[in-house]
Amino acid sequence: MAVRLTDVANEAGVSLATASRVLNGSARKPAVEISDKVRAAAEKLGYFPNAQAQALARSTTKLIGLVVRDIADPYFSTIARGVQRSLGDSGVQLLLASTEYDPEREIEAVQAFMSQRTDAIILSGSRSLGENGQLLKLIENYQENGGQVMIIGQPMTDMGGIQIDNEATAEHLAAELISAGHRRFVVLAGEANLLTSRDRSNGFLEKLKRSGLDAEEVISGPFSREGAYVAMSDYLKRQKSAGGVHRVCVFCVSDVMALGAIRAIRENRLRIPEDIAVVGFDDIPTLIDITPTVSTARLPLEEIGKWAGEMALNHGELRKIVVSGVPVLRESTQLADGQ
Amino acid sequence: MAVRLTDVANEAGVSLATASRVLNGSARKPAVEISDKVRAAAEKLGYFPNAQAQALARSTTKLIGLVVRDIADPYFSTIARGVQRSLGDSGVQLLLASTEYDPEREIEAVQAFMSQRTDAIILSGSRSLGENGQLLKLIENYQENGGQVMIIGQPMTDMGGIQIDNEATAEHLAAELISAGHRRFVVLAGEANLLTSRDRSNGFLEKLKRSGLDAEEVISGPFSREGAYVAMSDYLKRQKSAGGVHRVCVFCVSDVMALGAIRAIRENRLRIPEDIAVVGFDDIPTLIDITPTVSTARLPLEEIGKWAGEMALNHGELRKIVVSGVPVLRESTQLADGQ
DNA sequence: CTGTTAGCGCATTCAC
DNA sequence: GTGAATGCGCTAACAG
Repeated sequence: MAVRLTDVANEAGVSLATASRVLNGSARKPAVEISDKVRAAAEKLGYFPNAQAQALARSTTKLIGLVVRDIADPYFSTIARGVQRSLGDSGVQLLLASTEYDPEREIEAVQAFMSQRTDAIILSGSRSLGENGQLLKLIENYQENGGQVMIIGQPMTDMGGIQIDNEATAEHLAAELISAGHRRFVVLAGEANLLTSRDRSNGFLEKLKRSGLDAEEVISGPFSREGAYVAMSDYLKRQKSAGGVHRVCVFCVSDVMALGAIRAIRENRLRIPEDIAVVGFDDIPTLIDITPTVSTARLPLEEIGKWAGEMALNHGELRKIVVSGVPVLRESTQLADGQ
Repeated sequence: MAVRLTDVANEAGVSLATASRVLNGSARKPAVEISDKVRAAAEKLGYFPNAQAQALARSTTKLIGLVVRDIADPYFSTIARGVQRSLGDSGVQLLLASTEYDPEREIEAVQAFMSQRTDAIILSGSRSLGENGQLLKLIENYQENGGQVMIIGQPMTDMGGIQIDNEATAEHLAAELISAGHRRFVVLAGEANLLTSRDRSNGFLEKLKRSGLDAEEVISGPFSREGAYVAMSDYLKRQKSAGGVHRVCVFCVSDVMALGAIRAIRENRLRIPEDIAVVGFDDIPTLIDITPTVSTARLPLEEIGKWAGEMALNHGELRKIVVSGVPVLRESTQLADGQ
């Protein structure tokens, strides 16, 4: 249907091989005169190389796959932007898959990318890695066939990627809060079987313990805005019926959860930080518009995406980058008497 | 390198064709016994069909392309989520391109998708359509070769898509504000050469005029958070040096711009809505966490993405859907004396 | 129902 | 420097 290279070659009165060399680069350089003729023909006919045919012939697709949990979540969309930007004009195209928090779909996404013969797969926010042997086996298969895998967030031996030191960062965050004067903490810990979730709450709790403190409560629940909203609402209700809410600092293992918690707090007509302090984790761009400004641990999300993308491009050196977050205390954890 | 269908066929002791029929569906159904053997072989060898080879042989790629301006912008990421969801388990994969607000890159994106022989291209937030003949020519070429194009936002004859009735929606929004008691308006109009931008401000102004009102000021600038921030800051500075800020309602042609404006207002230590009222447009999900809650015109963004995706899947009937936004007045435009 | 064969569009050896 | 031929992995006629 579409214009083929053959058509261009005919139009220009040269061979297929020559046309190929002119249009799609090669070591051998055809004469300028011929090159011009070919290019003119391509232009005239409206030729666009068939990427699938090229991929088949070259056995490399210039395709990379990114799997996220939810592209509308600022955490993932910021990473996605970073990946996009890293691609620049490398000519590499990005295939996007959303798992919608479903391990099943995560596997399907990887399978689809394998079928597409993507040169690399960037896995962010994996849910099943580590628990699910199936995904791991899939990935091994992929790697054996020359595919590169970059994991964002999870520390995995044997693969490159951006490892986020959630535990140390959470500890650091706890330390800052303590030295800012906070003593009573509640932790919205997310899901215990999610590594990210677990590392963050563990790191935080660990630091508390080593400082002679103890969380008043550690509440598990879905690793989502809604989950945090429910958990927080529930917590407040319990507090109220137990005599009243006392001042605590609520650590949420993600900013998105912090937003859910904040909403619950607001609906209970409590003030932040006067009645309850809130801290998140990630520093998603969205925070910039929240009042009061929200304390968090800043992760260079866009950079992380960019690094992952660069690693995907550099078909060679698999590196492993370890990123630590930086505590950023803002209004949401400001103590009344503090400056 | 990877396992080929031939390998599977050999392993199972059947012909290539049979293996193909078993693994990748066909009208002809091989015997159950043979099917099982083939599937077992595929499983054992870790076979994944080569999508490029399939595409070449079938001359259909099961690929669709989505081009956005910035995937980290909630407007686009919400649409992207809708598109993703519409794909479900159709087996269609999504190729994503970000133009970064650059018409040049928009063209490159479409060209890349054409090379990938995507079955459809969804164009959202196009910048150059209508001004730039080059993109239009490209698209015609694509359509002639059987490609489907869905435009989101821009009203284009000859293509399917989701048309957003920006003008009527803006009029409606203005009407609501007027009947809520607002009389003095300032418009942050974005860029005059961006259709979306222009339609929204025109519709709004039109309604004011027909109500015997007139905007105090119409300020142009980049169609972005930053642009609105600068525009608003500048406006406030001028007001202050002219004797003081008087109460107005600021209409921003997008929520993202409204957020920028709000920031500028806050930095000037003015209160919303007491000193200045603010309205946006789109109802991006982000608004849910903003205080005060922000008035806007609600567009079903995720639905829009979903519809576009569905149209891309239904390789047949090109429809054109017209969507109108619904004014939603919230705290940011509440008048002191109002209820 | 199963196997053989001929392309799909292009890159790339290999001859010239 | 240029052209002819082979194969990338798979599907879809066509035979059997």
